[in-house]
Amino acid sequence: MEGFLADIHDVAKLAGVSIKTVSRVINHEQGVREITRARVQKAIDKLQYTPHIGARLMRSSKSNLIGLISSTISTVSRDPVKSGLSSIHIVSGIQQYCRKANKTLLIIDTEPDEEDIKSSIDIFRSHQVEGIFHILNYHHQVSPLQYSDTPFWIVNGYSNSQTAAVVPDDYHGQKLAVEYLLQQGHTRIGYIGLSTSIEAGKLRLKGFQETIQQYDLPYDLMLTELGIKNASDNSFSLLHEALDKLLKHASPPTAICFGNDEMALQAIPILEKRGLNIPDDISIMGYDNDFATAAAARPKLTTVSLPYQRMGQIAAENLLRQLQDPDAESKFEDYPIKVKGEVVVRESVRALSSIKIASKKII
Amino acid sequence: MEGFLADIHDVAKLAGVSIKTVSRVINHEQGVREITRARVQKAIDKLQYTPHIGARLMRSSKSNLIGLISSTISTVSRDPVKSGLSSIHIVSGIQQYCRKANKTLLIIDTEPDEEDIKSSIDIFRSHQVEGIFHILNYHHQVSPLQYSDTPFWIVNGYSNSQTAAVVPDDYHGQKLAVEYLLQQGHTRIGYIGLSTSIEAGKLRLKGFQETIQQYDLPYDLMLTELGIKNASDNSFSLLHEALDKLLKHASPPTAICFGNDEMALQAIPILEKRGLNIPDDISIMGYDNDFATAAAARPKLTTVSLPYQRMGQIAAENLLRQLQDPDAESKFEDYPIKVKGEVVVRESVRALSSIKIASKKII
DNA sequence: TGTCTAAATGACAAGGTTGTCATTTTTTCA
DNA sequence: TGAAAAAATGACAACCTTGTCATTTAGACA
Repeated sequence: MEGFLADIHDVAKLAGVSIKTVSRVINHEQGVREITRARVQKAIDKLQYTPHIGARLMRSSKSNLIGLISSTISTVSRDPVKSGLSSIHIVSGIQQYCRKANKTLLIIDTEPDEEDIKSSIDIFRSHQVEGIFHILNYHHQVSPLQYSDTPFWIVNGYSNSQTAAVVPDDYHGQKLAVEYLLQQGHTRIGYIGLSTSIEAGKLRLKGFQETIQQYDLPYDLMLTELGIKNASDNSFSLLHEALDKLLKHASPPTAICFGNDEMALQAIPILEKRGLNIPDDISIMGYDNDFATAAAARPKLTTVSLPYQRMGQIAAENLLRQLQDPDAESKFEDYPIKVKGEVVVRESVRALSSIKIASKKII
Repeated sequence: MEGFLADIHDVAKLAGVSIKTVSRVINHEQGVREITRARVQKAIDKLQYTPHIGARLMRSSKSNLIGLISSTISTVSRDPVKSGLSSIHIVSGIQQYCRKANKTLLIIDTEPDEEDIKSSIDIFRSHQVEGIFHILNYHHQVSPLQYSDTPFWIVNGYSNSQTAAVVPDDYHGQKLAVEYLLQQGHTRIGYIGLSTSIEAGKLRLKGFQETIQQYDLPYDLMLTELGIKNASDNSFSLLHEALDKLLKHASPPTAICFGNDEMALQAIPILEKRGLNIPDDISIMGYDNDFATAAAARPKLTTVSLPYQRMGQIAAENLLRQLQDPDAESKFEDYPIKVKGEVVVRESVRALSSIKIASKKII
């Protein structure tokens, strides 16, 4: 039995049926009597028979393979500290569903470069994948690629309204953050956001602004500082300046929303050096719920979650549905699908119990 | 041209050669005149021909696929905070080499359960992978699995001396940590380690003990506290107790080595609450160089790196070599291969300049 | 130029599966 | 019980490539 691989003929012989019947059994086709099926199955088990993917691929196009393009892993090695490592949660979500559906993930991790992505798609095509996920490291728009008729889903970004895509609802998340602070009694809320050149920055700012307006908070208290692109070392002084402005304001904020957890983390020592205790003197909120950062910070960060895993699940759910019945109308009129996150309460926000909450306007 | 896929016959026809010659060109076989090769290549380009993997698989078993089993992603979703997320750096290292060699990674992320792993191997077998990596979330021993003759490498763990495997050299790393502290003038060094029931705990303790001995540090100053299994919430009180014992010692340590970064991180507030400033009053070292943790801590943690990426690279390098020439003798007499990490200097260790360094014993 | 050798190219089978369609077996119902 | 219908099963081609070995072409040398 050393190195011996049984093929469908061996199974057929052992079971005393034709190869076609064996084929029917392994593909769960109907029209096989239970007694025959059992006999064949027994032979399959005995011979440890596995269908030869190559041969199968030649006849059908059922590869049971789903392609996944990401750049998480490549990025990790270049910038281990930052990087879109958390987008692995997207993969996690996809993974769960694919396993249930007995699909194997073919993962190509590549530079987030259009050429590389195209060649990845080519590789997928040659492996006859049944569907493709394209995972982005951060929420942004990409140019549409023309593919074959293979279902294609972008996760954590979008292309155009025809291209299936799932994104986080950054607008809604920032709104939730403000509403949470309101519930805790804060009415003077500062905002130090991401650059509005990226999607998340734009949407979160909008969510912040509109919520402030909606709740009739005095508009001149909206302390907004932009231009902080990312929480990398070189923008550290920008963060300094922004905090400076906010705190020197005539009536400074009792709470500040930061563009992401990383920024909030960096702000902590700056604030403390000014003698401000968090959350006693000032509350802060992050965004992303970047586990490592948010939980490692002291105090632990109250933040808004980026529903990465859920996004992955939603994309997978839909793609697998498409696979099962390709003609079904899409539920969605246009893309991207927006997925809502939620406030994750930890320690960095204090309740100002003395202050009354502004009544909510009717939208 | 809609949906039309050219096959080798189309190319041959267009180029005016036989299919075999086309086959030679796409497989870079020798024995084709340059002029012929060019003509064929032109036809290939024109028709956007891609060889059909299925058909190719049936004849040659060259799938260009490498299987990778991990449980990183699955684990992430269960325990986002801890989890072996950093083992993704192993994948990163493997990825680099595989891309260079034009191999595509087939990643199956599964529970770290023997049954699941076996079935993953079966899937890989049916896809004709050319080699398999098995990535463990933490350094430990696994029972050997009998596979086909496909090259199989375990990374971050080992099985038996015949099974190819790569592990971090925990013994050496802890030794480096102690030597670094010695260089900084510390001679009273405490140790609060991982449980010795896991490999890393065992080896690091040994590294610590033997180095202490080797440098003739008074043995009764070796303050060792064990039994801290992991830095999860429920062992928090254990960490408290351990620190208590160390600090109440007649001549307390000027530096403490912790079992990992997570533990060191948790120790910081405990130490500070006792009025000890880090590193002015006491120096601390972590282990793992868990980027998020070590860099997010304040002060940033001086630690020892777990050479995950390098381990991945080494495994990949060797597996790919095996693939290229299967008969070559292995360079290694027995496994696992040990890969050394290094001290990563950040902020949590202070130099005690006043104290002379013990002279190094000859080994 | 003709012969011999080496290099280049081609013809054809084989590989393991599924789709099509034919055949056999079982079931249904008069 | 027998004929018709339905269900189960089987025979065989086709899928696209590469390996083997045969044939043709180009090159070397007398």
